[in-house]
Amino acid sequence: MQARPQTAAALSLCLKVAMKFQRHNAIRELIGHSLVANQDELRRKLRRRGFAVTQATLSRDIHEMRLSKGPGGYSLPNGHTNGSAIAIEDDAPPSVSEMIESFGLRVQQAMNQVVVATVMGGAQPVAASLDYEEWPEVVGTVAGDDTVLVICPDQRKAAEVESRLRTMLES
Amino acid sequence: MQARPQTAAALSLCLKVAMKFQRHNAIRELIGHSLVANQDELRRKLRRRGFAVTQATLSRDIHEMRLSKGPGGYSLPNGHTNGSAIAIEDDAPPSVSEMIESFGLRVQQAMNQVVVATVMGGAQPVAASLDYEEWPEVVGTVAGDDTVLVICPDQRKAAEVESRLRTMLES
DNA sequence: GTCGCGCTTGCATAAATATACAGCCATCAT
DNA sequence: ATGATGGCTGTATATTTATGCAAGCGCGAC
Repeated sequence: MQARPQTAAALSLCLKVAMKFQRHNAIRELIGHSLVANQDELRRKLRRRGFAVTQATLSRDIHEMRLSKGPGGYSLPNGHTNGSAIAIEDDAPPSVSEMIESFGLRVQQAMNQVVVATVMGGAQPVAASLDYEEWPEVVGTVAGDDTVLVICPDQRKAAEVESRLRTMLES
Repeated sequence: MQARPQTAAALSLCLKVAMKFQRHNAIRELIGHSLVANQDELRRKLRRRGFAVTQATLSRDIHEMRLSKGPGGYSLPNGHTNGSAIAIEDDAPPSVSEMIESFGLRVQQAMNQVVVATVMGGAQPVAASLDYEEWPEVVGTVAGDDTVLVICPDQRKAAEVESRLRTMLES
């Protein structure tokens, strides 16, 4: 018996943010593994997975995730057809380690910043996981499509973060 | 004085087929070289080139040509995106110089960072070209819609990058 | 010569998508 | 405690896109 979809209106903001993050992951999974012809179809498929939102929310998601619509339905940025479903399956916010293992390519420190190169479309999940874990050495993150900029208070802390992230890359 | 656009209704079928073929070529040209946000904008741009058709016809053209619509407007099949049509024709990835000439507006250094202001939608192609060329002075880039943040290892290298990009802007 | 078929296109409208407005909640500054 | 701010979302509607229907034309079969 499936879990009852919990509407977004019933949640606090903190849970809403987490819900949105999970929903985006579910969207990547759906779009990467099946044909999604329109927003209503996406809405129905998400509802089966426990995400009950309206077409308006999905329109905003699609815009924020920079998805495209073409002859094959919706697709990930730059035709990326294999989004990662790893975080989705855990039914929990993804850890930095998992995101780095899934999407990370290269880590490099520059002054008080750490630049994380990811696969296309992987920057957002990596940045979100860093935001979620709230490392004291991280002031904030900025994510593009395939690059995350991690801002640290000073160079020493940036070196710590770089070392930690590099260790995750190599595991 | 521009040639008066000849409506499709006034043509014989033989000419109609030829017109359609030419119009498809014009659409590829427009989509490959400029941002086309919606079908009405495409209709107006085609009209300036002598092709007077309605939105309904363009919708069919788009479907038949298997075009996609994404954050950067319409694009050609296989993720051929705006701003990179030049590279497609050259059969080579776009150079930073070409992208800066096409989309760059202003360059400014800040510590170990260089901020590049671009036209709307131009940040992604500029960032992608920088990623592709792998300048040793560039640790990474993060692109918004009209701004690219270029991260350098230190201030001296950022000054070098700023100088180089500024020279490209001025050519 | 007539008829049927296929193609292209416009008109009008259905369907799909984007967005203005407002509500709710958490956070922050005062 | 209060007000401002920001994020998320739904509702209703504006905007954009897709399509049913029909017109016009060329071509081939009869």
